[in-house]
Amino acid sequence: MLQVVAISMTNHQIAIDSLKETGHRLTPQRVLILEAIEGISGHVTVEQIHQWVTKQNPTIDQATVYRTVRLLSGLHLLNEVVLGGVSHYEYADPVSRHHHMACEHCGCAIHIPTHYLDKLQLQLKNDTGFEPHMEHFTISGLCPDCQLNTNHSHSGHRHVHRGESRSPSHPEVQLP
Amino acid sequence: MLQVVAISMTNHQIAIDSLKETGHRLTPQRVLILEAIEGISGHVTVEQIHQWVTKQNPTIDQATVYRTVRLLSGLHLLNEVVLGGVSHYEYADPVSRHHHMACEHCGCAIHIPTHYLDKLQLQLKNDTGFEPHMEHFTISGLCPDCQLNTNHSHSGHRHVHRGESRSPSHPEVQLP
DNA sequence: GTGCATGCAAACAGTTTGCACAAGT
DNA sequence: ACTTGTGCAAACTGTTTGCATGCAC
Repeated sequence: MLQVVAISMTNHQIAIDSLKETGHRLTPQRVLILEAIEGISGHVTVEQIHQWVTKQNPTIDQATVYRTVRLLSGLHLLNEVVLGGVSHYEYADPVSRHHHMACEHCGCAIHIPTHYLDKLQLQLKNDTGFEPHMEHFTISGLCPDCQLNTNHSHSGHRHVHRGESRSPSHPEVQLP
Repeated sequence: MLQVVAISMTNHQIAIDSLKETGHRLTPQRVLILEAIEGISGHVTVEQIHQWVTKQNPTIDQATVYRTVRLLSGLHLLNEVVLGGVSHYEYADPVSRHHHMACEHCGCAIHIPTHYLDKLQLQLKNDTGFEPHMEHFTISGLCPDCQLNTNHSHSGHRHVHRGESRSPSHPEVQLP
């Protein structure tokens, strides 16, 4: 009788298998990029990935990273989350699905459990016929800290501008 | 006794008043831009606004449009809605508040009444302390038409690429 | 060996900005 | 007059692409 063993595989190992299964080539660049996305916690930008992989192999080009994350998103191995105009990527691990709420001011983001949006998703689908893709879904707002710091000087809504790319003060908080 | 008369003002008239009240100058360019945003229905891009105003005054620069929509957003006279990576603007008329759901494939967008998100907004605020800004809020997905046309060739999620800027087949549908 | 993947550089779109001049108050 | 707003052009960021070479299969 066959024994099914639950082996805990890392996300990048799963992704490597998927790549091969779908007939794509397993290059050292791709492996490094996959490891980078796992190594850096949270949702990462192409630039962050590039900096990480560059430490291992300084010749890897940013274009390769762009092409790779695009490929991986297409294979549903990564989710793309756009925060403040820049694409961020994270493993599309189905067991840890969540949504995002990002602070417009400091750029920090928290995870929101899927159940918060389940009814909404169903409602929208029923009422509109639209098929909402909640994976690519981010609510913007102000985090508690920034609410205090910006209540007065509130001149305009688009706080996270191009290139500001601020490092969040409390990057990843988990909800109950 | 004073009589309060409800005069129906157009959005751009209101905006003109707000500009003066906040000490900004009323230039012909700004007036034209305000009229354009009202003249073109739905959420409009800077390029659309520029094309419109150019017909009245061919010397108006795109930079002026950018500066103006930024100013107006800052004064909460416009809402900024980012669809497929490009900023769209619409009057922040409080009586017609709504949210958006945009099709990733064809770029069309429908309006979603605010009540769909009221409970979610409250819930999130209570549970996380985040102050969600639902005005800047768009759910992406697939419209009914594109669900039929893309069920098979579903290779990747980011369908609306830079520069594609497709014209929606059914741009603005109103929900019950 | 064949064809996909990479590195490099150049292009691209959307957006922002520095500066001299124009124009609203 | 004083200052803000404009037009123009140039810069900038994130991203895509064409092409010759390199490497996984």
